Amino acid sequence: MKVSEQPSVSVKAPMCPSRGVLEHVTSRWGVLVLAALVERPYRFSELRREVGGVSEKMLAQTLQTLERDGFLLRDAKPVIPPRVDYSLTGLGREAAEQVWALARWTERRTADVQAARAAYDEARSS
Amino acid sequence: MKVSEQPSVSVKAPMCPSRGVLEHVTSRWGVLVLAALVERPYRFSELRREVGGVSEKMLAQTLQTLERDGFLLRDAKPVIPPRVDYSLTGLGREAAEQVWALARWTERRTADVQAARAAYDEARSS
DNA sequence: AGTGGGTACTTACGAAAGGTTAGCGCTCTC
DNA sequence: GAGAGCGCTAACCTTTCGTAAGTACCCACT
Repeated sequence: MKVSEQPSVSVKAPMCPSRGVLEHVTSRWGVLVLAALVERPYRFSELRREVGGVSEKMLAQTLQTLERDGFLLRDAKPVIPPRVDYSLTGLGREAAEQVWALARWTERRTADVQAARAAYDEARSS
Repeated sequence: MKVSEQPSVSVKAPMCPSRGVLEHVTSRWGVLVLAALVERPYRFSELRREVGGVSEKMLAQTLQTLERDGFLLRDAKPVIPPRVDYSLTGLGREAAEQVWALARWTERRTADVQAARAAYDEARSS
């Protein structure tokens, strides 16, 4: 069999580095941070207000992970009070636009999912 | 302000049900299960072999969640040995194709991410 | 002068999620 | 008749996550 048929990097393999990358992109807060930054750059506290429910700890952790992976740029300005801007890189924008589309799809289809859940639960209780 | 401008269902709101739906779709194993089922229906054990590294417990849990959300159909045939087929619904296919695209994108870009990590780590150590 | 608020984080601890191992009832193969 | 395969389920333990507080600095208000 040809090697070119199967990609050497596959998300299906447990030890493949692509698995970890996908987990960062699809992480609980990673998705929402990326989706928010599609619109425009944000400051730390702005982002915290925009992404409802995220703690400062988890936001900082998520931003560090995504920055390290090359998805976003951190621009810390040496002013008082501190000001740090976060924006997408080219790589980050490619990922962000996909998760943003997924988030929008989810919003549109949430009612259908809720109906499916109600049907599922009723079929079990009766 | 008009209600129609902002969707009543937004992933940005902490208590919105769409948040939960998105978390199911983007969950660690949910992504991989959906991506696998894009190709064709799978049996339980087939899926377990296809999605490398998933435990039986987590696979069963993930499948139940996705079934309840209306993303996939569970077809348990009353034969010995037990045979259970899982396939995508229409709703599930819409979601699955998006996460599949994201998974493929990740595989293609993993090398870039690894390069970014190396650059990030070096900038810190030196 | 002192109090409260805003900035971007970090640290410590309890709670929740996730993972590992084992078992179950049944059948077909060796 | 011993072992493997099937699709789960229950107990247990570890890793992750969220919550609350602390840090250091400055401005506005009282």
